[in-house]
Amino acid sequence: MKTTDLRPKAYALIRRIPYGKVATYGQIAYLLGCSPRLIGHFLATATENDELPWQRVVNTHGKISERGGEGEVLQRFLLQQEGVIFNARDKIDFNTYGSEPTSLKAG
DNA sequence: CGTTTGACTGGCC
DNA sequence: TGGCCAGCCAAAC
Repeated sequence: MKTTDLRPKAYALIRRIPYGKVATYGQIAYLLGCSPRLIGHFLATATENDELPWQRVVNTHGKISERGGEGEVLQRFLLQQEGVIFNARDKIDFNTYGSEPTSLKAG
């Protein structure tokens, strides 16, 4: 198993995130058995051609990670379009929108 | 080829 | 409750 093979695997898991739900970098990283930094890196190197729902990937704080761009606002906007509600602290309730790891592993 | 840098996370104070 | 440190691994320089 080459670590570089994790990228397509990470993409597959991210695409398994249900509509209107979100997952954390740590969850995907755990399912792949790698570091969460990789997940963020895979998304950072991802392109629109990958058709990745990167908007459904947030950090363990239930918030959107900063990337030094408008993407932060865009991600929040897209999530709201899917029905995801943000708390007063700009955080997402995983109890309501959190995707179960089993749901990602299952085809 | 070695150093630095991230779309991260958990633990500590 | 919020800021800081170390571990993680691939990409950039």
